[in-house]
Amino acid sequence: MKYDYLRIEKKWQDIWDDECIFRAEVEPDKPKFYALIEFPYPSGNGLHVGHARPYTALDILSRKRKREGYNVLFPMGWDAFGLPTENYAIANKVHPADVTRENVAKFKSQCKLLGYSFDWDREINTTEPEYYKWTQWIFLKLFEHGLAYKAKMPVNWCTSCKCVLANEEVVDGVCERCGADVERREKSQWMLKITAYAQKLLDGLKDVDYPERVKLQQENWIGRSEGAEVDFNTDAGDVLKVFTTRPDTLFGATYMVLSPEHPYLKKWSDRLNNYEEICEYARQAAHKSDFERSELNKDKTGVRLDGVSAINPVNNELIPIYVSDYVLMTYGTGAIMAVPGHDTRDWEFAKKFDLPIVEVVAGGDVSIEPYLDTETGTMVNSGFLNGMEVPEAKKAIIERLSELGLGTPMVNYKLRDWVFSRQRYWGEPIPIINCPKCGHVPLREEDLPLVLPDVDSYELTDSGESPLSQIREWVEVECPKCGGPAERETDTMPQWAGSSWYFLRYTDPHNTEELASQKAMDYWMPVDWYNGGMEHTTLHLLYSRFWHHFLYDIGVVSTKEPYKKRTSHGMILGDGGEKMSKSRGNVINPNDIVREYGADTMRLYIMFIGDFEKAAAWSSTAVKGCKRFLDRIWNLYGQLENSEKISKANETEIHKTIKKVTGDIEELKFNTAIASMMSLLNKFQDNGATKGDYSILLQLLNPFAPHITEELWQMLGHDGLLSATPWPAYDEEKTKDERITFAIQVNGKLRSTVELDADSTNDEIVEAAKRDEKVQRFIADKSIVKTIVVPGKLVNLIAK
RNA sequence: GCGGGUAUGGCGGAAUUGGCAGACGCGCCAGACUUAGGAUCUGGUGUUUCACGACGUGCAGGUUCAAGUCCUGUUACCCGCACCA
Repeated sequence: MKYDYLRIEKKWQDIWDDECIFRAEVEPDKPKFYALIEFPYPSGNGLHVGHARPYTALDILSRKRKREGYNVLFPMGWDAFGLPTENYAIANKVHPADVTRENVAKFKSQCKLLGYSFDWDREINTTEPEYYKWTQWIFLKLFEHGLAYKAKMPVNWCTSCKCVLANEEVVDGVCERCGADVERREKSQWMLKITAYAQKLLDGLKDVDYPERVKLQQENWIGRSEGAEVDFNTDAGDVLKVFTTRPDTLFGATYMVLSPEHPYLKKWSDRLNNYEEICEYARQAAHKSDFERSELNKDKTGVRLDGVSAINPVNNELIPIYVSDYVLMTYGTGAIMAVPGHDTRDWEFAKKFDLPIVEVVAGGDVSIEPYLDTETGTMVNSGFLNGMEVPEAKKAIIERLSELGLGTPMVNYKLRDWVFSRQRYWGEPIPIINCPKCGHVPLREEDLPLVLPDVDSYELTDSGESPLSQIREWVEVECPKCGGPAERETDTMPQWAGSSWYFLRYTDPHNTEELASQKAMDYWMPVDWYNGGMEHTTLHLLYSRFWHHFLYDIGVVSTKEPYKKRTSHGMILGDGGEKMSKSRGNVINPNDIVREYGADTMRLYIMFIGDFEKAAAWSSTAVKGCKRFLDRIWNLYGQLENSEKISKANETEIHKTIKKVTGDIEELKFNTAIASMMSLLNKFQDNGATKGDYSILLQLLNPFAPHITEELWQMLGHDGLLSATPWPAYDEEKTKDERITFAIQVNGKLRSTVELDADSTNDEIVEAAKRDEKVQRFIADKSIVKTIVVPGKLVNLIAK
């Protein structure tokens, strides 16, 4: 009989569906396993092989865990709000909801084609009101707790599209879509105060099992720095605060710099003799995009404030103040004390403006270049700090500043608040009413969901407002508080919103009363294993952790961290090792592979392609190797010995393979797991195999290639589904060979091998080694001064 | 500039963490079956040498009986962040 993969795969997919074998229910006395993949954005291109890699990996893990007796939750859904759908809708004059429906259907059928064991009863979609009701509810909670606020923010403004862009949409300083210049504009935006959770998000990393590189990337993104806030009095009679990580270098602070957006510039306008010049500089700085401001950093620019100076608190020296765009308003206090002797940027600036450069940590020659190796070192030119080591000086100066009331220890973070507004249609409406009298008034909970209204045109408005602002009958409402005329917020939420809590909804997706029941969340949460792409490490992963910490703080969820373990897969590249893209024409569609080789081959190859965590290039020829493997499995069926027993000849290899596959799946080493099953098949072909031998191989291969193995399992005459049989166990004793081939080295070089009983004594091994013909040639005229025996491995004879 | 990572045959990649480098697969070579083969099966395949052997994990040193693995230095490439005080 021929291996008719298309017939077989359809047959078993229908059976799994009919028998609902992957449906998950709360079973309190069974250990649970919640496996999560990042739900996809259902784009018009359909599922591509890049999706198949992580989905197949966790499908394998889930199927295995299920057979090990775990109660497995492996759900799937759609992160369906977002720009591409909206743009497609604009271009083709269709409703984004219709586009979404079509794309979801396509994605779903593709997932089914690949035989994934998703529990489809728990399918969710972020664009459905039943779902986004709860996204809005969480927003209201954040608002209620002061973590959502509206603020004027500089935003990225595309001069051609006339709309606000997210940071991610600005690539190399230009608009990702149209290539036009992007400039900064002040705009009122909804913000989420993720900075309030900076320390918690940092601390939480200690309790989770994430790859080190993911933790490091999150730590760097949060960017905690310890230092001090120092007050500089000015001759204008007020106090200029700065943040510094190096208060010990205060004696070297020979000038100060304000960011062009610093409020003191305006405050001091009367005293500044060159206020016009300063304003002009600030205007130019504002016109520069972030990109320009950082790219064109070779040349430091700035203007001295003529009319105000600061007083260095440790030596009471009068020092000049400058404005320069190398100081950012968004970090620290927007003002710095400049220590040109020990900071590259300050040094460059001081050189250009001919400012004094003072060495305060001994070591370099600050007239030639800044001396930066100052984590340790001795203080000089620093008054009472002279002679102290750096760490000691840090303590001493903070103490002194505290006594003077001019400074306190301070921690700063690079993390900034989350810009939560989008002036777009296809997103969750923000459930706020703007009342001229009462300000921002939240919708009442019972008025949720605030349903996205239909609109005639999704085109953006000239003013950069959301298309929602065009629907006056939707916008104009009564204020829930005072009953007066008010307007709805017309901004929508970013795509990150729906994905920040979706894993909670999976635990109880049809609940109409709560985002999920306490019982369901208590049982299923936290997610045991979350796999996703490295590109989501700093945004999605951080955002969702933030929401979860918040939900924990208000008592909605019972764990601080949402994900116990996180792993990341590498990208799938095109045949030549380049990124797959339509323009290169190297995109592989999984449907084509399924049609030509079958889903089992597709699954097997995508796992065999290489190290799961690293990028891998697709190879059209290598796919065939996996098909060949399945063909050979299929063909072996006709040559089996009719015995249910495990054959003696294969027993050791079988136990070794069970051990290898069992362990490798848990470590995501799918490529070597498959290699070991290929080896076992080779063994079977050499030695012959019984039905018992063969059954074990089918059981191991089942999570990887679930369809063909079910079919062969049935052909063998077994009752019931293979997918429901227990995972095979191995006997450690039986993984050990009775005979072992020992390597024999002379002076560390391999000269021969000898096969001996595994329980041979060291003496016996050494004797056998010395007797070996080839070895004799190398030791004949020498005496052996030392022998080293590595049990079960090798002998090394040291001869002189 | 800062942070992280990678480097092994013609190719994708293995190597129980210091113990036979190149598992497994692709490709290639030879043979078998065949009217035919881009199907299948069998054998071979790191380089070099007629052979014994010698050499071989980006490069240069070192530690060790023994190094792809540990240490020091160095180069190239990839990813993330980037004037963060």
